[in-house]
Amino acid sequence: MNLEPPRGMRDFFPEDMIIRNWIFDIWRKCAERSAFQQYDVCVVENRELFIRKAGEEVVDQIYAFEDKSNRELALRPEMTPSLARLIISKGRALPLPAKWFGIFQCFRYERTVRGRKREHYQWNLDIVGEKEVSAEAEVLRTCLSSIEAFGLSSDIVKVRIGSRQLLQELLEKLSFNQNHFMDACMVLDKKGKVSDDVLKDLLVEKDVSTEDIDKLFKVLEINSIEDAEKIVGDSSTALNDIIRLLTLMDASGFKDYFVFDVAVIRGLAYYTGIVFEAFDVKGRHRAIFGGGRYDKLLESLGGESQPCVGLGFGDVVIYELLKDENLLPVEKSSVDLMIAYMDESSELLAVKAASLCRKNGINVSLGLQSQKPKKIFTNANKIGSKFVFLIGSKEAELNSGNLKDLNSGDQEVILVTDLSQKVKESLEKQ
RNA sequence: GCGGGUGUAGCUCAGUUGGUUAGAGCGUCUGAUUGUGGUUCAGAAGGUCGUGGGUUCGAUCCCCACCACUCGCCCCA
Repeated sequence: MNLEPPRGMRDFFPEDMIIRNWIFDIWRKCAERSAFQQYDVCVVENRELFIRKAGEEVVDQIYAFEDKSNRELALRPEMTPSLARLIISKGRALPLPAKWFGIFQCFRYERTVRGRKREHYQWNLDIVGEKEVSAEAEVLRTCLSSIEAFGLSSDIVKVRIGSRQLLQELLEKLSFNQNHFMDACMVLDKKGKVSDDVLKDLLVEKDVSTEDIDKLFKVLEINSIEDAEKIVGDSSTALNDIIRLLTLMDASGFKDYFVFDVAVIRGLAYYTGIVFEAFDVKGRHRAIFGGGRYDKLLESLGGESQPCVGLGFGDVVIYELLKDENLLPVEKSSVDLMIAYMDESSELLAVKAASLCRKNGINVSLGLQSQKPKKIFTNANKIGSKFVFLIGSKEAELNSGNLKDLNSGDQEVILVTDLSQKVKESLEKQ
C-alpha cells in the first residue's frame, strides 16, 4: 500500500496549515480591505465549460471523469470560466462593476516541476464591468498590498507590464503582415528563454518573411514607453492606458514594482488589453502572479459582453519564494491556555473551567485525562500554550487551581471563576 | 514527452570495494525529579536500506523496470 499522495498532490499537516492559513489570511484581508467580495464555486464542473474556452489542446490536462449517470465532469483547471458562469447566470441583477475574490483549489494534469504541481490554491481577484484602466490599477494595488504584507518589496518582486493591443499597434505601424500576428506572439513569449537565432529559425519555419522578422526584432528592441511612442505616436489608446496605469500605480505607492516589457503576452486565448506578470528579481521562480484584461470572454461563453480584468496568484511559487527569502512566519500556536488536572476527582472542575474560558473567547487545550505535572508542562510547551491552569486535589477542594505564565514562570492560585478574566487581562498585556 | 541526479530511522544524512547483529545527530518515549516545563544526564523504542524483478552461495550495495522527488529541455500558462 503506497501511503504517499498521488503525484503532484499535497498533504497539509497541522504545521503546514499554519503557513497555509497565514498566506490565505493575508490574501483574504487584502481583498477585503479593497472591498472585494468573496464568492465560491463548486470544484467539479461540467467538462464542456472548459473545453469550450480552452480548446482541444488543454483537454488532456484536465482531470475529467464520468459520473454514474454518464455526465461528463471535470475538476476545474482554472477559475475564469467558473467566474464567467456565475456572472452570466446572475445576469442584469448583478450591480456593476463587481469586485469579486476567492481562494480556489485548481487541478491540472501536467508534468510536475518545481513551483508547479497538479493541484494548487489560487487567489483570484476580478473586476467585472469596468472598461477603464482604473480596474487594472485596483486589482494590481490590491495584489501588491499582499506582496508587501508577505514582507516582500520591489527589490525582490517586479511586475512586467505589457499590452497585447499595443503589440498589435506596433506591428501594424511597421506594416507587419497581420496574418502572422499569432506567430509573432508565440515568438515574443519566448524572448529571453531561447537565443535570438533560435527565435529567427522559429519564425522562418512559420513562413514569416525576412522583412517581417526584422520588424519583429525592431519591436523586441523597444525597452521603454518612449521608444514605443516613437512608433505608435502619442495618440495610441493602448499606450496611453499603460501610461495612465503607471500614473495610478505611482499614486498608490507601487511605482517601483513596474517594468514596461513589450514582450509580455500571456494567455493568447482571451486576454485583450493590458497583461502583466510578476517575477522574482533573481529569476529563480516561475511567475508569482499574472493577469490582465479579458473583455471578450463573457460573450464567447454566450453571455452579455462585459469588460473584465482579473489576476491569479498561486500558493506554490509564493511559498517557495518566501522560503528562499526567509520570510515564512515562525510557527505560532493559537493556544492561549492549557487546563489540566492531576487527579480524576478534579476532572469535572477542569471541564467547568475550560467551558467558562472557551465561552469567553480563550483558546483552551483541555487535558483529556489526569496527568503528572511534568507531562502537563511538557505538553503545554509543545503545543505552545501561553498559560497553564493546573488543578490538584488541594486546589480542587477550594474550587481553584494554579495559574502559571509559561513565559515568566510566575504562578498563583486563583478561583476557577476568576480564571477567564485573569487570563484575558494577561493576554491583553502581551 | 526527452535527458541527468537523488531515494538508508519521523527529519537531516553517514555507511557497506557484495558477507553474520546497518550507524550518528535531531526528534519521540521512559527515568533521574511519585505537585511544575524550556537546560542537563542516563536509557529505550523506531529500518520491507523507495517498490518489483534479475545476476549471485549470498544484494541495501551490481543490472533492469517501475514509483516518488529534483534539475535541465519540450510543451504550456
